[in-house]
Order: sequence, then C-alpha cells, then structure tokens
Amino acid sequence: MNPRQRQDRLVRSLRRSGTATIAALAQEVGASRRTVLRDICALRDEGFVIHSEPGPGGGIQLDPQSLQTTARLSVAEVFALLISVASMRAAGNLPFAGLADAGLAKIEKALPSDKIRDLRRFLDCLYIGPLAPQVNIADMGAMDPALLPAFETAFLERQYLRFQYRDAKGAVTQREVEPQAMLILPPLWYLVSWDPTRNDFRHFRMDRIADPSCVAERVFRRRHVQFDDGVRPITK
Amino acid sequence: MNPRQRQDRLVRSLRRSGTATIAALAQEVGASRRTVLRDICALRDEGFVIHSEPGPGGGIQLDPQSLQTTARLSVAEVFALLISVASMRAAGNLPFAGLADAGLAKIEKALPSDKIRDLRRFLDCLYIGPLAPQVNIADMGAMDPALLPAFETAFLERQYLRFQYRDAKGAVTQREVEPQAMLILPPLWYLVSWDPTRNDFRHFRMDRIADPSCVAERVFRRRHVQFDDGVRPITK
DNA sequence: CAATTAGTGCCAAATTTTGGCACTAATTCA
DNA sequence: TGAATTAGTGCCAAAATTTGGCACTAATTG
Repeated sequence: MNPRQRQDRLVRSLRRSGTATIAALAQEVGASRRTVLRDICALRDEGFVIHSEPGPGGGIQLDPQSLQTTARLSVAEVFALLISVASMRAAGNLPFAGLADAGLAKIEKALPSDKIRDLRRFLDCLYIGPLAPQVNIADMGAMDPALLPAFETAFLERQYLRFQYRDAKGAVTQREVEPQAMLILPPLWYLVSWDPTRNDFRHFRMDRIADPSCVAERVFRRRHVQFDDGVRPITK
Repeated sequence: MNPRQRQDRLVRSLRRSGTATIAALAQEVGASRRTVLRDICALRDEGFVIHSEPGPGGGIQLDPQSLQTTARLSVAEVFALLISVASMRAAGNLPFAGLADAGLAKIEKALPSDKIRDLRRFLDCLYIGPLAPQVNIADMGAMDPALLPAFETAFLERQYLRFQYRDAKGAVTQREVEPQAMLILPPLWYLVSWDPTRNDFRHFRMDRIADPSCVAERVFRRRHVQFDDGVRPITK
C-alpha cells in the first residue's frame, strides 16, 4: 500500500478509535511499527495534531480539533458535506458510510485548521447521533438542533423528558412526559408522549418545544399498545 | 520533487495556461517528458478530465468543467458522498443541502463522465427522493427501497395507494388506502392511512407491505385532524 | 524495579520512480 | 503527398525513495 493511502487509513482509524498504540496501528495497516511512526511524523508535518502518551495504557491520539489538506472547496461547501456524511454515518447501517468518511477526510484536510475547528464544533453542537434513526435533523425545521441530545437520552434511556411547551394560543406550560414515538405529518414533526400528570397521551409539535431536559431519576416503560397486526396506536 | 507535488503543479500550470505541450510542462516542472506523461496518466486515473490534441499547435488541456476542483477522491468515495448528499438533499428543507450539492458537483466534474453516469444511474435505482422527509431509507429495514417511488407519489400527489399487506397472522390482504402520515415506534415504521372501504384509520407496518402502486385516478384530501395545539391525532 | 510505549538513528533490502530510447498514431501545413 | 509536430506506449536500467529490523533513549505506570 502506498504511503498516502496508508496515512489516510491511519487518520481514519485514529478518528474512529480515539486512542491507539503504534503497534496496533502497524498491525491494522499491515506495516511495521517503524513505518507507522514515520507516517505519524509525516502527518504531523502536514499539520495534524497528534498527541502521544508513553507508558502502559498510553498510545497516540488525533486531536479532534485538528485537520488539514489539498481540496479546494469553500468552507461552506465542506461544511455541507460534513453534515451530509455525518447524518449518513449516524444512520449506521449503510455500507458506504466508511467510504464517504474517507472521501471527506481528504477534503477536510484541505482547510485551515481553525476553520475546521469551527465547523466541527458547530457540527457537534448541531448533533447527529443515535437519535437520527428516529429523528432526522434535516426535518427539525424551526427547532434548535442543540436541544436534541436531551431527546436522544430520553428515548434511549427511557427517561422522562421535561420541557416548556408553547401551544397554538401562545400559552407556555411546563411538561414532564414519557416520549413514546415520533409522528410525522409532513411537514411537521410531533412528539407523541404519555403525560402522567394528565394520565393521557399528548402530542407536541417539535418546533414548539423549548429547553428540554431529561429527568434521570425516573425511568418509564414503553407503552406498547396494539395495532391490528399486534400493535395498536398509542392514542386513545 | 515528489510525484504528488509535481502533479499539483501540473494541474495549476494547466489551469493557468489553458493549453500546453508535454515538452513545455516537462521543462517547467523539471522532469522528463516521459515522467510528465506518466503524471498526466495518473491525473486522469484520479478523475481529471484532460483533453489532448496531437500535431502542431496541439497539446493537452484541462477540461474547463473540471477546473473547479482539485479534490482527489476515488470513484467509490465519490459514490459514497453522492449517496450522503442525495439523502440530505432529499430531506429538502435544510439550508445546507444546496451547498453540499454544489460541493459535490465540483467533485463529480473531476470524474470521467461515463463513471458519473453509472453512479447516477445506480443512485436513481437506489432511490432517494422527496419521500425522504417522511421515510429515511436508512431505516427502511426489511423493506425493498425499490418500492419507495410509489410511496412518494402517493404522498405528494395525494393518490390512493394500493398494496398487499401481510398481517401478524400471515394473512395477506389487498388494500387501497389514503396515506396520511408515518408513525415511528422505534425500531418500526408504520404507514398511517385512512381505509375508505372500512371507513376507518388503519396502521400498516412498512416492512409488511408488498407491491405498492399508486392509483392515479383518485385523489384524496389530507385528513387534518386536530392536536391540542390545533392538530389532533388522526387515529380515532 | 520491571513492563510498557513513544520516539530516533542507522543501514541494507525492497520497492517505486525516473529518464532515455525506440516506437506508433494522429494532426497540421506547405 | 511528405515533412514536421505532438500525444502516447513499452521497455529497461539507473536513481531515488520507502521500508523493516535493530539497537537505542525517554517517559510513564504500577
């Protein structure tokens, strides 16, 4: 394998694994420890910030905020691609996600590191995680993407979700509900929840929810109501 | 000078001069004619479209449409990016979709057109369209993506959808319904429909639907039932 | 202290790149 | 038509680069 490809692979591997030892990387890319060390050196010359730690439990680590390269796309364009690829990767089960990542890694390397840092930070804030299969960020509309992590935790950990809700009349109420499902009535998204204080199901427009947070102490159960094939709608 | 740098210089030079002979380029980058020919060959492999013309007054020329990018991505990588961007574009209402598209267009232009044609064709077959805001292909699970176009048309054109449905007991029935919404009860997706023959709402698991097709003659209206903020769930 | 891990310097072997050469094919122009 | 020009290919040996192995140092952990 040529040095360039190998170095690309190393970057991807490091990005994925977080921390790795030189020996492990060497085995992974099928090269000697010495060669990997040289590659790391080359990557550093290109501007990658790679932290290292000797001793047991040590290894090297790619500074997530550092990136560099050769492609000539505008920052905005790279940003857009970042979002695309991240959302696909978040979906998880597509075989091409890895390739898209590799392609994107090449592009990312072309940008000044401070701009990439800004992009990455914004992307983290924008949040595309395991929730994606349930909620597509592209469709969040007016909702602030920064609020999504709370939704993810609530769904995955089955924790109560607390938020402020502004109804159609503009009245704001505080809610604490069990998030049960997402209902999509294009173009709007609704959070379908069991409201224990009202002892009833309620539907909330996603873009009218503010300041959501999880209530870690309380865990709820899925209300698996039955449809005609075994599952029913959760509305009464 | 290493091959990579030299090739970058060649691209820049061609971009500046428009047309140049191999011999002139060789002199400019300080390499032999043979080497420059090899570099040109490599650049073409990487996707640069380079026209050539033998004879007096001839020379080589970068395809003006490939002038826009220097990103060096493999065909497979571009393919993966295509899928990412297409799925995002399909989502429709993101401000970045256009940018991602533009960025990708630059990359595409660097590829030989026949390869792009193949990719595009495959992508069309894979299908990622306007339905995506309602159905994320990554989450279709057991459902055949090839069936999706019928869903899209039905939703967008408000046509009746006809399909075979296999219920929990394995019984197969023929249905003809008004698709009203998608309901996501992770990890399953349901099609929420008004069934006119039963005069009632019915929920269908997406992965149990087979052979869907639109009924073009009949158009239905959205059954905009009200939630507590103005829209209610469409289930009874 | 022993074990572990990053990192360096050096050298010979392995691999890749290069230049030169002879050649073909296409095009221009007189 | 023929001479000149220019892209492009195949081949080979020389040149350059990359690689792996080795012995080493430095830092860290327990």
